[in-house]
Formats: sequence, structure tokens, C-alpha cells
Amino acid sequence: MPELPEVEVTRQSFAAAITGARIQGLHLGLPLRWPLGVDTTVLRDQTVLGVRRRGKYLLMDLSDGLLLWHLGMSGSLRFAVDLPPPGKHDHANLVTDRGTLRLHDPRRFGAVVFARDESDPVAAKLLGGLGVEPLGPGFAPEKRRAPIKQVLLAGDVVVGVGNIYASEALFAAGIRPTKRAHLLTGPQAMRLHTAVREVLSRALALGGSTLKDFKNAHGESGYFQLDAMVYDRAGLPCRVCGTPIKTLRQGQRSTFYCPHCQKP
DNA sequence: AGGGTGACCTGTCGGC
DNA sequence: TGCCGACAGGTCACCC
Repeated sequence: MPELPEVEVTRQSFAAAITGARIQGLHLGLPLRWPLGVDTTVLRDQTVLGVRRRGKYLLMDLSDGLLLWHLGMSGSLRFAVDLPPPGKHDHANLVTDRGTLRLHDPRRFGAVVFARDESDPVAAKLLGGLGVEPLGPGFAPEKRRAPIKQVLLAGDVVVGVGNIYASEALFAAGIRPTKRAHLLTGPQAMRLHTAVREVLSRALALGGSTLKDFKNAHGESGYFQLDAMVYDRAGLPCRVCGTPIKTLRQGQRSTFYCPHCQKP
């Protein structure tokens, strides 16, 4: 579910409401991707100072520590005063005096991790290798020899671009996903950066994609039916030139592209 | 060090 | 209807 726009929409939908809240307890269900890293009692009576985002991680600043949240492939957050009792796939509940933040995550690739701060080895392992923010000044894929699609996804050059928006951005830039990153021309690299920014910021402005069932922390759907140009459109006519969209596998992930609009 | 692969886990969908 | 394989929005540990 969550690529950068969905994570950021989620953050914006509850950050202000939870800031200032006093934590009463954290209740965990089935194991998530990583263990919390500390006994839940250290969280009690801590105050939430704010919620930031780095890549697809949410960083919750506490009065004495940092709580990292990741939504994995299938995670979503709800924040409300009166949530129904936890269901089968609700695996983390942060109870505060202003409401409960709940992680719903059927596949359990998500995580909640405690760290003293960002330099804590626990946090550094997760955040330390991350590339630049895609909405920031620029990124430099040209040092990599791997296919550009996989470089976008790897997260160590630029963060936040997931499988859907990687295909969409490469279409917008007119670049074939199999193109080796180091063979991009200067203009192509510039167009790609522009395309990534535009694709992500458009989805963000529209409340995140509703490709499957994305909802913000109020449980509201994005009011944007993702009108993908290529993603999940194998065999359908390109919306620009009519050529059938092609699909292939790269690193065990599906890629979609227009063989006419995207130059090898 | 970069690049390729397998792993984690559950749900859904299409085909027989 | 049931069963089975393929696939799903992420990213890490592990090899070479």
C-alpha cells in the first residue's frame, strides 16, 4: 500500500492530533518485521513531541526517545479516540490520553522500533543507508550500473519511490526501465528527477492513491483514483500513443512500460 | 561495494 | 466448490 505519498498523507492526517499526547502504553500483537527493541514500559508517560517522515519511515519524537513506524507492504495507521477492539491484523496499539494509534498490517512486513535517537545503532541501521528525499534538490543515479528501475527502488540513492511510482516516473521521463543507470544522459537524469518529483507530489496533493484500499489515519480514502499511465496496464493501449503496454520482471517485481514512448 | 537472490507473511485472484 | 500457484504497494541479510 504505502509509497511515499501514502506515508506522508498518513503522517499529515494524525501528526498534529497526536503531538502533545501522553503515552499510556503500547500493546503489541503478532510479531512484526523487527522487534520493538526495548520493553514497552519505557514508553509509559512519555510525551509525543511530533511525527516526522524519512523515506517511508515515520519518526515519532518522544520526550525520551524515538519511535520508528514502518508500514511495510500492507500496513496502515488509524488514530482515533474510540477504535473498535483490535482485529486479527491489528498488531500494534499505542494508547495515549488523546486516542489510540493502531497499526493494521495483514502481512506484518511493517514495524515499530524504539531507539534512543537517530544515532542509536538500532535507528542508524534502518535510516543510515537511505538516499536523498525525492522532493529535495536532486539525486545522482548515474554512478550505478544496475537498471534504472531497480536503482530507483533500492532506496540508497533516492528514497520513497516504490514499485508503482517507479514505473510511472520512468514513463513520464520517457526512459526504458531496463536502461542502465550509468548510461543515462544528463538531460535524461534531469527529466527523471523532475518526473519523480511530479509523480510523487501529485499523488501527495491528491491524498494518496486508492489503487487498492489506501486510507489515511482517519480511515478516509484518498479521493484520487490513481490514473496510472502504465502500472498494471499490461496489454492495454498506452494513453499517449496507443501502443500496448509491456510488462517484465526486474528483481522479482513487476515493471510496466510503453515500448514506444520509453526509449531503451 | 555493487549487484543478484531469497526471505519474511497473509490475502486474493485466476485457472483447472 | 476446492485446490494450487502466482502475485501483491518493502527492504533486509546473505552470497558472489
